Amino acid sequence: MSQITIEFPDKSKKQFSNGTTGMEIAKSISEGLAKAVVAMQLDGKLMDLLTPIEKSGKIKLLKDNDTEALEVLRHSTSHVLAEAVLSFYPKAKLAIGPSIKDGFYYDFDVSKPFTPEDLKKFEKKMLELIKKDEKFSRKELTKKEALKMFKDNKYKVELIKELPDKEKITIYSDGKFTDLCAGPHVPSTGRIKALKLLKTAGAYWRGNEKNKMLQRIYGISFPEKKQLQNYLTQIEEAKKRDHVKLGKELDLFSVQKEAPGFPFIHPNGFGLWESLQRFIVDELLKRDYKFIRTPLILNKELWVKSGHWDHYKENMYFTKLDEEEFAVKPMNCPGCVLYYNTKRRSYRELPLRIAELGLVHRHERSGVLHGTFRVRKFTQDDAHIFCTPEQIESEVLDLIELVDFIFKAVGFEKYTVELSTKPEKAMGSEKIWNISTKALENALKKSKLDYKINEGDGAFYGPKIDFHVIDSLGRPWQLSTIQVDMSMPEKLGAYYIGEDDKKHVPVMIHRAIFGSLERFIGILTEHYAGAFPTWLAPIQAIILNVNSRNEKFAKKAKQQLLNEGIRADLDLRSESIGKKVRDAQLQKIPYMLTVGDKEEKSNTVTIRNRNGKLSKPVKIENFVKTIKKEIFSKNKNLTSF
RNA sequence: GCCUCGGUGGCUUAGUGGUAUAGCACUGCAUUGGUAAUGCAGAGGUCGCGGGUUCAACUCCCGCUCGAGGCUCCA
Repeated sequence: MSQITIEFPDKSKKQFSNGTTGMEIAKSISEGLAKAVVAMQLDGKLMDLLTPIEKSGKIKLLKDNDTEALEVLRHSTSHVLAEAVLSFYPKAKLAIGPSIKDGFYYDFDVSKPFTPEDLKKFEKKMLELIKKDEKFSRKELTKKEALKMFKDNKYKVELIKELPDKEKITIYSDGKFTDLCAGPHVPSTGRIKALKLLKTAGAYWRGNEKNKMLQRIYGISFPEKKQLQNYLTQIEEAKKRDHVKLGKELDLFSVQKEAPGFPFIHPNGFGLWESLQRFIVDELLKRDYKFIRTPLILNKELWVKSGHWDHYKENMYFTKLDEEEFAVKPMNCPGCVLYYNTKRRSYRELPLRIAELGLVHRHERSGVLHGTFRVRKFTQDDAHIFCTPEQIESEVLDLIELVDFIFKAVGFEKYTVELSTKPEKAMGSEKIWNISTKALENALKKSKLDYKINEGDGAFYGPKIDFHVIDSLGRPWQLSTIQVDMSMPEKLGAYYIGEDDKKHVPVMIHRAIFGSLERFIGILTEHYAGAFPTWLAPIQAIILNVNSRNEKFAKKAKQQLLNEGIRADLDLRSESIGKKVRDAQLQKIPYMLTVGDKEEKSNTVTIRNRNGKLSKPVKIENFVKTIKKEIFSKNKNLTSF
């Protein structure tokens, strides 16, 4: 028998006979390792420990908590789920059951949807199966054999038929259950120490709405019980921060049945909105942007010329005015180009940076709406930069720095960056796409940021860079985007006169930093769990009077704060001071200023901050001075007076 | 759009084939207080909308509407 050479991560090498398995290798090192190992990587490819190794290579044995090992564990759990479901519903047809980012799922074709009671039964059964610690075994079949074996299951047959004729098809068994599967799997079901079935949902076969809808069960599993506990706690924490819930509790916004998907921003939401808006406007003006306002409704012809009619009309709202067709703008760019075209432009004006806080309307399908995250009307902090192809790189580099600055100011320290390239449904020549993609890449390299490439994920008019912030629970949110567009200016007849006294088409860079103000407010709400830093807080300070004798003084104090531009409120109710503090605390107001007889006499306030820190009486002017400094510096920590 | 689940005063919610429960919020009265809930009283609901079954529907059935989660991760 021939020999193969296996290299370990520490670079040591060892000879084994051809066809040896990962489990045998693990055992050859130690029994302890053999017990802990879940799967392995051979030259970077994930494999289980049962597959014969038929070539030399680098091996990495994966233990419980390696990310890759978790995937294997969860995929194996999906098999256990399938086995449990079949024990109650023998006629259920299995579709697919992969591991996903947070757990796993399995799709079933059953006559009736599963009930919550079903899930409980399945979970109980799964725990029994795990206790049996059944070994997973692997078998190779030819395509013909596989088709015969799964002839009663049209989903598996469809999958098998799509595989190349010569491909080795594998099946995996644990106990009496066998499934078509590429693997890999954990050595035995006992490796799954904790699991939970989370929810059921309808899901189309292969994600295509023309196909039959199957019943999907989502679940999660871990190699340790404690990890499941932590995971469930984190779900609870995320629920508490849900911006729809907090939006109601803090009275930030509402969505009403008269306007599905069109949120109302309430006074508290506006406080937050206005701070963000003022911040972004100030910063852009410093960077030589000019602001414009363009109409919401524009003639259909414009959208035909811009290409939106061809690529986007199913998401647009239309209306007829004086026998002419108009569209409500789903994007700000064509309007911005119309502004650009109002004058003859010289190369000396470029780069020309035009910003608009533009309200756009997009007809999203009813099932995808969610709070202020996914809506039908929203305000983009949009800007379009008209420049020459040579200027793209430096403009994009400036933008990358701007995005970094803004993210850190609002409290997002961590973010990821992605470059998206030409999609299938695209406009413009190959050459144009290459030039613009290259410019984005160069800027990213100069910025020294790590980035990932998403092939085919660009906009229909050009490639783009996307930024995803990571919030306080570690969840990613796509916010900023920088898109190069070498098509639309030409379509809409934009040009500038070059040094050569000839007409040239400018490049247009579309960019947004918050993306949508509505959505951004939602994300910030979840990030801060509603306890915003003072500069963003909807109400920055509330005055609480101790008794009715102090009413006049309290009103005067509130007016003093309002005069200084501080968002102040007043609670004059005939309630105890404890009650007023409690209510202000639940509203997560940064500063509570108590005024009683003592304070009135000395023209002071007693300050309690949201963290419970209580001060000695402080002159109102001193409070104003300090809080204004805190707001101006966008400090994330509250002051203890 | 499709699948599952849901809609009970402003909010959170109990409940049943015989027009409904509580807390918070609101209003009034008393209390004039010192940093996370003062007490008493009152008012407030066509039980999402429309239709059907029934002597009787908030409850059962059908349609609609609004909301939540999922429909992207590939044997």
